Amino acid sequence: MMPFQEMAKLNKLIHEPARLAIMSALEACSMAEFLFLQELTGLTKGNLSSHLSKLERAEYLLINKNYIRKKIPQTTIQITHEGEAALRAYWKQLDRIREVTKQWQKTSF
Amino acid sequence: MMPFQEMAKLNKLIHEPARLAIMSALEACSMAEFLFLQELTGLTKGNLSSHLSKLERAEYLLINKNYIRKKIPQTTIQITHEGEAALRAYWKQLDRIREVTKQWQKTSF
DNA sequence: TTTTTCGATTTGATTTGCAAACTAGTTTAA
DNA sequence: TTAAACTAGTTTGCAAATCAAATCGAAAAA
Repeated sequence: MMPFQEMAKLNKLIHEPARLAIMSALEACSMAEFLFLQELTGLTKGNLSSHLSKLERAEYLLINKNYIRKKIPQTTIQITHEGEAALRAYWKQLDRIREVTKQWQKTSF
Repeated sequence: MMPFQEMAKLNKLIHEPARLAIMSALEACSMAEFLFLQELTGLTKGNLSSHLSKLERAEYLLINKNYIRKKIPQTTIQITHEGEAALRAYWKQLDRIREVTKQWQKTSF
């Protein structure tokens, strides 16, 4: 397939900037609390919450709601193996597309 | 700024997959006809048309409507210097963020 | 003449992404 | 003790974005 066609069809669940940031942060941390993740990404709580839900639905993340002294909620988030694999695959695909694009430029005219 | 915060704030005009494909194709071609660009990117005419309009509004592209024998429309599209600069800046920023993210992983825990 | 094709643009439905409003509980202050 | 303010997150409402289908104006074919 033409590299530009592949580019136009990138995995949007991961490609979206806020979610790419979340996934990258979680890959580095392997586990993080909600508020820490908010600090890392600079997202509002609302947006962080809804992006996390989407990633959870895709089984890229595992979200765990704990309560400190049974009272204060504390949510911890982990990236799953599937999530890590998807992130790696995303970068790999992007790199490959860029490489092919360069080649294409030289050989096709 | 934290790399993840930068990631969450990438230039969305260029970041969108369809437009990234268009911009990349045009950087390789420097000039292309509408239908050729459609073939390269695999987009429908409708989507190609509307994405081109957005990129034109941002002055990343120059769109020229010619008529063959005064009748058949033939639209040619060129990337502007501003567009090329924006695309280069986009990749550069993305590469930098990825690099910093790797560093961050090693040094912050 | 009508019908189909060609090169696009516009329209309309759906989906997103964001911020503001809200929830459920806790701590502080009066 | 009761109200105000804070904490940790979720839900809601809506503008903007995306995508495919419908449309457009002209030309060629039947």
